[in-house]
Amino acid sequence: MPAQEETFSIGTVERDTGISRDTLRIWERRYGYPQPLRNAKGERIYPESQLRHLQKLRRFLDQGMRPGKLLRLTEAEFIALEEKSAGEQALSLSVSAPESPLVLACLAAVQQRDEQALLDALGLAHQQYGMADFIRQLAAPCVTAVGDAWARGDIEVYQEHFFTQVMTQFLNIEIAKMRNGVSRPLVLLGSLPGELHTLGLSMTAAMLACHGLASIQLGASMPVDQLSKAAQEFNVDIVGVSFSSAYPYNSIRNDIQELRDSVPADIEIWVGGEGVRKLRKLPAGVSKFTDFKQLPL
Amino acid sequence: MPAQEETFSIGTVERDTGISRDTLRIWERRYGYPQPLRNAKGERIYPESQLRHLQKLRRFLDQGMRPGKLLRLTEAEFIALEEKSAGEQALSLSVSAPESPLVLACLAAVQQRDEQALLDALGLAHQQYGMADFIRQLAAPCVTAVGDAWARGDIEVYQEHFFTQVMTQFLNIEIAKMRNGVSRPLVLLGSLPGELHTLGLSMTAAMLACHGLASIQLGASMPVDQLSKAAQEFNVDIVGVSFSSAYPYNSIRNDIQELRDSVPADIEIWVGGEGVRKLRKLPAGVSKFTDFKQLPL
DNA sequence: TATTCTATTTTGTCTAGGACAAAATGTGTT
DNA sequence: AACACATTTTGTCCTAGACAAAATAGAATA
Repeated sequence: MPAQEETFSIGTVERDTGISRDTLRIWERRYGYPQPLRNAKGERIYPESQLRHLQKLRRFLDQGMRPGKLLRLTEAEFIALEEKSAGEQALSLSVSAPESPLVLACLAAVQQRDEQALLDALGLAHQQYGMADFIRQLAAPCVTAVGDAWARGDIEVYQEHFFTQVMTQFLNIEIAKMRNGVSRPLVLLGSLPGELHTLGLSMTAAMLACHGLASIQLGASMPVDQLSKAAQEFNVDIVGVSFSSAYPYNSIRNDIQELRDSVPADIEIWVGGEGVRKLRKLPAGVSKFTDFKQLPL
Repeated sequence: MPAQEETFSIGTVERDTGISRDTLRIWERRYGYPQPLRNAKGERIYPESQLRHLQKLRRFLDQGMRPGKLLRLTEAEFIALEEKSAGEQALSLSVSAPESPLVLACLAAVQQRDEQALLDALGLAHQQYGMADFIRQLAAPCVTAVGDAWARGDIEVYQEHFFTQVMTQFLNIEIAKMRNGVSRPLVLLGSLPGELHTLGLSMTAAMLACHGLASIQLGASMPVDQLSKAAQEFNVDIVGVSFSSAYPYNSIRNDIQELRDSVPADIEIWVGGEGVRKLRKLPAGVSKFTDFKQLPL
């Protein structure tokens, strides 16, 4: 049989790209892209190539680039943009943090899907550096490196998940070993609805734990009102929320404001993660951390 | 100032209930519920009471009840339904599995938000039962008990997250202790996009581990194509996917079929979780497990 | 009585094209 | 360089109609 390219409904594309139906339709109207085929019923059917392209586009959009420009690029221009972006990433990496051999070892283990090698590298680095420097010098750079490798197309989504899973479990085991009695300040960690990345939260928890501070992790996708209730019921001093670069940039400001309004004023709010790096004006009573070196420990 | 009830846009309601905009609008047209207010712009604004009610409705819908009946109930009828359902749950619980003191202890720890008490109970049960029976007699019943308690309104969402987080970490630590070399069959575990619950996967992994079988956890929200690629690259024999009762029942069948079509035929597919309990006809080459006692170990 | 087949109803997802406000950007002034 | 104001861009929301897949009810059969 002929290798027929798979097609997807607008609902599936919405789910797999995180771009809403309405947005997909209006982009088509305004910019002429994406221009899906139609089935017998007149419904849009997106070929896989368009789905993949939309996923790539999203990464640029999440970085703050504007649809009006991005969607009107020719294919050649888009490829040029991709290369330019890859180049800049390589540059910023080599300038700000030359990748240590251990980071490279981890990356290689992920690429080869070798769980044991990855665990060994993590264990070694942890022993060598201690937890604080393990996070600053290995875990955080690794997260960035894996994210970049995915952006470049060097690794697949499932490999990123694999890395995240192994790293999370490693951190949680070490956190468990450090667990002690109640201490102050007490921190509650979670992410808002739609935000699935919690590795940043685990790294924060580990960082806090190695300074003797306890934290409560609630995991991903916590509605604002629940986060607020939990903060009060657990009687915490600080609520920490993380936003990955995949979080819709347009709604971050609102969501943080909503959280600040909902949580009692005497409880601090910390926000962190790639998603808030570019965010300038924060509501009063909200602090931003995009680097583990900034944490006031 | 007057205690003005908070209102929500249709987008927020979609996000917080998992019911799509289109569905909310057409329910309003067909059944006259929910009937939101309108703002100056003519947009639907849902009072909090309606949002909460929709969340309750969803639970019944997920159990297979039909909108046409459910949405036409009067308030009194709905309350009667809730009580009847609570009664049935209590009955099925007391008949099928009288809650052991340890399960009750865990539930109490969750209600009191006492991490240490919960960990102590888990550790004790694990020592006493061994891993296999720990899962069958404590972990699985606890998950059900916590879910039911949430359904009854006895505990909040954040407490359920808290329980999930603690249980997951406990299991992962024990899995790590049992980790050994490569063994066959090798199992890949994950959930499909939109499915955020992974506790079932961790319990499965633990169950496998205590029988000497290795598994690779990829975590939540893995697109079908990625799951398929991962299965081939990791060279696994079985792919295990879990569906919670929160997974949209209408799309489960399709999604499983899609997965089966995508994964090579010589790799088995296991599906599990509350979401597939009622599912009858499965595609060829797909096995269903809704009980840890069924696992062929 | 239980099972299978067929007709009907129910239900969710999709369509088009218009409207509007919040955010981002550009421009001029201090 | 910092601020205020005008313009453009952008995503979300609206109505009302269409259709197929799934679920149910009814009839016919074993």
